[in-house]
Amino acid sequence: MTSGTVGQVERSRNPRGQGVRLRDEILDTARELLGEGEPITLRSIARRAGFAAPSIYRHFPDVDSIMATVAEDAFADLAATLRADLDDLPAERRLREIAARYLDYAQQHPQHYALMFGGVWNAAKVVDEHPERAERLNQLGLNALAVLVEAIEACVAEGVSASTDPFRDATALWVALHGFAQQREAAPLFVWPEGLPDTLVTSLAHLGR
Amino acid sequence: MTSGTVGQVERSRNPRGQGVRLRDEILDTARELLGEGEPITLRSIARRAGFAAPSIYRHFPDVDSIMATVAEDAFADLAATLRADLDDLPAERRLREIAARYLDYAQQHPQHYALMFGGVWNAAKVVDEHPERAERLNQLGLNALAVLVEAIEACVAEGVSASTDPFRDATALWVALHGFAQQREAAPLFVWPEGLPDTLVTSLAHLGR
DNA sequence: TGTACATCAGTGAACGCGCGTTCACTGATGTAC
DNA sequence: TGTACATCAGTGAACGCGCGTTCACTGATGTAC
Repeated sequence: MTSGTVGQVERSRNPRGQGVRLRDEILDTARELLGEGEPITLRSIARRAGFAAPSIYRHFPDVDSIMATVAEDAFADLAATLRADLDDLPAERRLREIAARYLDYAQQHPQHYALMFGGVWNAAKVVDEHPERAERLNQLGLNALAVLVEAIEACVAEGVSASTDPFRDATALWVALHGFAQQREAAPLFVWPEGLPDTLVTSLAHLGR
Repeated sequence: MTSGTVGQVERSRNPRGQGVRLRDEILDTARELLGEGEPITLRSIARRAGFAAPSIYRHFPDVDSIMATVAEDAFADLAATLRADLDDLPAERRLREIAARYLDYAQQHPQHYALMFGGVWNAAKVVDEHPERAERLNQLGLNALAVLVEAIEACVAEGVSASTDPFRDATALWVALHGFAQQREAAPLFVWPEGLPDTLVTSLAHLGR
């Protein structure tokens, strides 16, 4: 320790050809600050990671493009979490497990969740200013939604769901789960009826009584 | 016009005893900026309304307390909109009308909607730092939710709903409507299945097929 | 093998900006005598 | 009725802060000859 500065880190320059390392460090630091609920600015990232603020420009044009990358990675994370180790379960349990994991993810990583699902940017502005970025995020969202669609299809195939339109029902279930996740965070004083998520799954995926 | 400054307004001082007028002007201006999606700061409010920034301190301790007041008024607005002129309708149509109005409100006033439903503040921080404010907002939310509860109860009374727990079902319907409203705004590229809101109402309020 | 040079990764100082906040103040208007 | 005074509503200048952004730079390391 050569200084008492808090939250600052000693670094040495990356060797030649390894300049991309700083890029990863920037992303990791952004994720870290996001997870702590700290403000994410060009300077706060540089401060936390222990390099000079202008260095960021070698790798990203602005903070939003850093956050977009973090959001894209988070979508991949979420989709992987939802898909992992489900193959052995019967369709209905699989669907309920996916819903539970979705809500868990939102609860465990509220800031990442908010970043993915619109609690951070003005979506219309992203569509205007970075259409390819907006399209990529939309695709990633669809990819996560597909997990629900497949699970409902499997329920239909196993005869436990009366769904006639799995995409529509998956969408309905998704907005409902999202609404619950978001309001559980935003309305902490509200007393939730027990088992609400299961009610949502049962009703919206048309599972038998 | 004595100056070419844009967005600035000529004012004369309020007469004695009418100091509260500035309070209303502050709130109106905050609502106006919010509706335009403009940043709301102490200075932006003062600039738009044409008075000196420090004048705000006579009426509000900080910007958050202004926004809290705006949010409380918006809740009252929303509840009134949901309740207006419903008495003649049969219960099921009334419920669907309420859902439609809720979604309309969210679409017409996205920033006000976001302010009410957690897209602006850190809720946990409000609970910590202004518990009475958090409690008031929670009550206002419950008051709006009550409209849905009553509508579902009426459906049960008229025999068109199989709900056995109107509060739980109203809550489920509310989170679903909220999720849809929020994602319609946040995911503008997503192509929504037609008639999704009606699906949500039918399934979650247990209306007959 | 030695040396000049190019490249690469990152720095440090400086800038202007809008912000919240403080302070002593101004000047119109109502009130007491 | 006239005048001194208190009060009230609001101001103007100034402050420090963190921010994004620019600029010319440094100094280690690989490469050509």
